[in-house]
Amino acid sequence: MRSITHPVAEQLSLPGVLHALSDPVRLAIVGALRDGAELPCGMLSVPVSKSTLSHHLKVLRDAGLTLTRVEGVQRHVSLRAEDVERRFPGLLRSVLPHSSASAAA
Amino acid sequence: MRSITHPVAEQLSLPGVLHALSDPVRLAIVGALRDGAELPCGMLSVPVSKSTLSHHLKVLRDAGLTLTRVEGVQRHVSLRAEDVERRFPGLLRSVLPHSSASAAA
DNA sequence: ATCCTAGTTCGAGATGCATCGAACTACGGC
DNA sequence: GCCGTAGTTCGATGCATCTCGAACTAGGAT
Repeated sequence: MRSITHPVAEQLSLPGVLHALSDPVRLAIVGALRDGAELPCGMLSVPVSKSTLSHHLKVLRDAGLTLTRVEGVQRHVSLRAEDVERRFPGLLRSVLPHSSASAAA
Repeated sequence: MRSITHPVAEQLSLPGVLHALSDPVRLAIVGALRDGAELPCGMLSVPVSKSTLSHHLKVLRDAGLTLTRVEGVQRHVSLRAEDVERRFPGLLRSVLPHSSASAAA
């Protein structure tokens, strides 16, 4: 297993972030992580196989939207709400309407 | 040439809109249309061929982001800022930061 | 050591997308 | 009618993406 890498906030590109958010599965994942929730991959209830979920989480991570933290045998995923808000103010809020999007944190 | 159709505001899907916005060329087009500008296709200075531009405009139109109005021999394109704002409040503003995005119109 | 659980990586298949040039349509002017 | 301009549609090409199952890795429990 290769080490997990995250782009720095300044590297986030708007097309990249929008593309990452343009898939229903990934949008559901981001929705499950609103309000600062941190969940292990397995707690994300999306209707895809384990390998597909792993792929989507990599896309979100590479786009700079999520942070993956290793804890024992599992990986905890959370939204990089602050970084995204700093780069693209208001974006998370507009994409996750029924939530504070933790953007003010 | 088939007749030009536009989806009604209620049909706009968030993944669809985000996907339409996730291409740099289309993002540039939307940027050129901010603040209520209405331009003929040819006035959009993007570095792609005519057929590719036509394709991108169709993607934006089908996603519900733009309105195409026929006037003589040319097609005038404009942002459906009000409709998008009603469906996804704040989205245009966050994607077109250096502009009012005409969303309050 | 053995096993289980959690998740990643590796092909592979099917689909979608961006791009182009060429052919086409439609309107306006001469 | 004839031509030019504006834009669309039609393949075709090459690349990206979504999806899966199978094989793999790594940590924890027994």
